[in-house]
Amino acid sequence: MRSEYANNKETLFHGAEERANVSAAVIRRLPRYFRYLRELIRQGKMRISSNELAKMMNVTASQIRQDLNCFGGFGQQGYGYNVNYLYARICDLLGVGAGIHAIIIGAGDLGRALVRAPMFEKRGVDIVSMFDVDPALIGRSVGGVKIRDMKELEDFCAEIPVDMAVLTLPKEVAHEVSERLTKCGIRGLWNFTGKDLALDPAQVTVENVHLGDSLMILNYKLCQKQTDSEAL
Amino acid sequence: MRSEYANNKETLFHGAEERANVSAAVIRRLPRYFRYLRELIRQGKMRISSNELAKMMNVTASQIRQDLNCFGGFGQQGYGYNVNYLYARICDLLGVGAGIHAIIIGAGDLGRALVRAPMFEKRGVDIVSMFDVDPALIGRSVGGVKIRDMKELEDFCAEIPVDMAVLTLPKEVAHEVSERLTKCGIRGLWNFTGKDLALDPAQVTVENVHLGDSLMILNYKLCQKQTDSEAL
DNA sequence: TAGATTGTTAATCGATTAACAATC
DNA sequence: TAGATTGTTAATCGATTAACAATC
Repeated sequence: MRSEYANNKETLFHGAEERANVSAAVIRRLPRYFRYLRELIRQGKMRISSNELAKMMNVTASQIRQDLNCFGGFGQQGYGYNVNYLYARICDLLGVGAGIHAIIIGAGDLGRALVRAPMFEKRGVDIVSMFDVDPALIGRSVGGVKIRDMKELEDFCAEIPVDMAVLTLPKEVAHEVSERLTKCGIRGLWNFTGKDLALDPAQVTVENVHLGDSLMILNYKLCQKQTDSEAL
Repeated sequence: MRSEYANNKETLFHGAEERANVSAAVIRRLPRYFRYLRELIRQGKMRISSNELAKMMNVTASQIRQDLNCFGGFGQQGYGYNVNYLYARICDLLGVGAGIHAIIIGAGDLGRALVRAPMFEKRGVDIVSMFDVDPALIGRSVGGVKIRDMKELEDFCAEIPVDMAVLTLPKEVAHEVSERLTKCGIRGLWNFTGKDLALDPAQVTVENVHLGDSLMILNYKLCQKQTDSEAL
């Protein structure tokens, strides 16, 4: 019974299909594995057990083994995990080296800060252009990336395939622009506008960065602490 | 039995104590309620039921009632929730209007982008200063906030009480600086360095913003989609 | 072989949803 | 009063942890 199922899996679910129903909780943890493995490589460590990694990351060894096993057996019984191999597999999963093309919509403070950050390059994402509507910005270059007129968006995307758009524009125009981007065939939006975008998830994947929400959570905890200590 | 327990709660747990064991999942959702209620107020809506709000926010009415009830009965049976009242209570919880003082450590691209964003003001957080080590930046002002020398940090904090520090500095110095901030009595760190800080949670609350992790999650989903559609 | 450590199943824990009694 | 909708308990669901057999 079990081996039969396993065979089925072998035959029917391969490659990407294998990760069809990985929970969001697991996916959210992958980048953290990526970071810690990168650090282990920097330290020249060749091999690590789930127990050792668990201590470093402050999680349970069980969770690490469960998480990694969603994507196949990356370890070896009695030995542990080969750091380089595991890192390579996680890079594959996260699309590092997939040569993703991104554009930044909005060349304001945040857009300009992002384009100059080493974050994209470190993760194999290539910023191919920025766009804005401000004539004072159009034509300039920031961090080696040219700022183009929003009017040129459609033409640009027709020439160079763009996988992802980073939205750093006023929330008032966020929805309108994101529909335009979807029409250009862009399938991923990294949304800094603070507005929840209502788009068809089959057409486009949205990753929201709610900086304001994050700030408020810290606020909450601070106030909480304060009133707690006052009560003592 | 039940009323006895309720009475106990009335007497023993009051104010902040009442929220002692609210789960992280609930707390993370509070800022979203804040945003949607603000929007309802803007629209002039006076009253809302959990059902109506649930549809707007794309969650279950059950979850909304459970969440809000962690902090006390904000609604009225047969009526629903008074929008203004509920908004005011959530503002209280999130410390909007608590007059929190923040400083930004690092006046680089991101620090300067953040200080100019309306985000802090909208949430009642007051940026009282920025700090940097770069002589080219020290003494300048950005968004009406003065950039001071990091050497002045201790003196400054002794004069003006600072609740929160925003960390936009190189990860290499993140730990060292955060210990220095803790010694200055700062109890909240909003950490943009991408490094997990190992600090005593009893002394200081850390809210991490891992922008790189967020980018990778989007990457993952994009690659996933691509391989999925190729497989069809 | 013996020891170590994974892969995987089973048990536990917590969070979400459903149901309904309380009550406005 | 009848209708509506909360507050709250019970049921369900999913995620985490523990345990252990498989196996290197």
